[in-house]
Amino acid sequence: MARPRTFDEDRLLTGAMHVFRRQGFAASSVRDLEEASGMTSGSLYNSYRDKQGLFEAASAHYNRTVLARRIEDHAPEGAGIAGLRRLFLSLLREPDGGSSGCLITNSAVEFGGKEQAGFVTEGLAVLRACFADRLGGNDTEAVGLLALYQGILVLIRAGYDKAALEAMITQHFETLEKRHGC
Amino acid sequence: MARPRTFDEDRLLTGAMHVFRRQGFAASSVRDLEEASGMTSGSLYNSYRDKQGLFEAASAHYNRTVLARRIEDHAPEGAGIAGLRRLFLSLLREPDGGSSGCLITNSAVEFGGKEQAGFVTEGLAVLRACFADRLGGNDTEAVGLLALYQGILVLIRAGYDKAALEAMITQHFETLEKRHGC
DNA sequence: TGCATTACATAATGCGCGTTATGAAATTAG
DNA sequence: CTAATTTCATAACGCGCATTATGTAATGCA
Repeated sequence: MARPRTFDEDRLLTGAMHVFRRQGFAASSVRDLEEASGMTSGSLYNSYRDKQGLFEAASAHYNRTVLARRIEDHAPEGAGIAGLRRLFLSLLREPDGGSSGCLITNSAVEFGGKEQAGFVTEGLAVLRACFADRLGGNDTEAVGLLALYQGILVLIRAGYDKAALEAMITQHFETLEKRHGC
Repeated sequence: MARPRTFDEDRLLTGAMHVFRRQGFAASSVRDLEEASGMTSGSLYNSYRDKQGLFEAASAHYNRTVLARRIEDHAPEGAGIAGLRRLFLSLLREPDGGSSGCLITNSAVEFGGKEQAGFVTEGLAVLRACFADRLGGNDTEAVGLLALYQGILVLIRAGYDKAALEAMITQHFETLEKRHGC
């Protein structure tokens, strides 16, 4: 019917996602997004209506790829508490030192107070469900792990001492496994 | 010597602090700060050099008043683990529902990746030291509480279910006290 | 081969931002 | 009373922002 698209949407969304993770929504200019996505602003607006629309697409992309993949890689179904420990420790081993943080955490804070974007509540629900399942169904404990997870991401983004965090995670899961052992 | 100041610096800093807490640094315009502080931009720039300078003053004010007062009110020296529980539960009882969040947490996320502002690392250190002391010196456990604390603030700001958080906190400190009991 | 339609690039627009310049008001020192 | 100095209000400035308008390239359909 018409001219076909030539750009790689996956690359585009991945680039935009990185910008939003690093800088947040408000501090990311459309120029930044042009450079990171390799696309001109006209096309961005043609495809995603506006900056907000691009953000929504990029954040859905985050949930689909980064979040889901991290769970699948470290704590898939049946991995139990050992999987959760791997998941938590993996946060310390991010390529850039984890300074980009988690788009869910970052957005929860940036848009806090307002009605939250869907992908935030959705991502939090996915994590909570994962934790509850791997813990054997203890939902209250899952909420505790969810909070701990978010807090670790905050501290990592703040440049907090990684060794201290690693020791804390290790000890936390040790006592967690001990408690679930008896 | 010259014309004396007529404005109440405490009110000014408190107003600016609220704006920064609610909206973050980037999303807070100088106009917002004028309205909240009851001061015109000319005076703001005269007294605090620029927006960044006002932010630094407001965040120092936060550490001095909000943070220090919260610790003193709920978990002063000698209050032990029971005091820490009160401190954590107090986060759920903030006037505005806690949607403004904590300026330390919010700034750690917003400026993540860059060198952190002094008041962030300082505030985190104050909390960690408080936790370690009230726990009886267990530093690794203090880091765990620090992360939990930050994560709770993230979830509150995200509008997370308060009942679930309260149940989680209660249970968490129950097992914590039990462990420190034997 | 046009015609309609969509993709994409370039350029322009208007607005709100942080910041600065200017001037008046208020105070003290001499 | 005057000069010096600092406070504070008003107004203006320039810049970068998100967004829109315009034009051109590429495809399928008639």
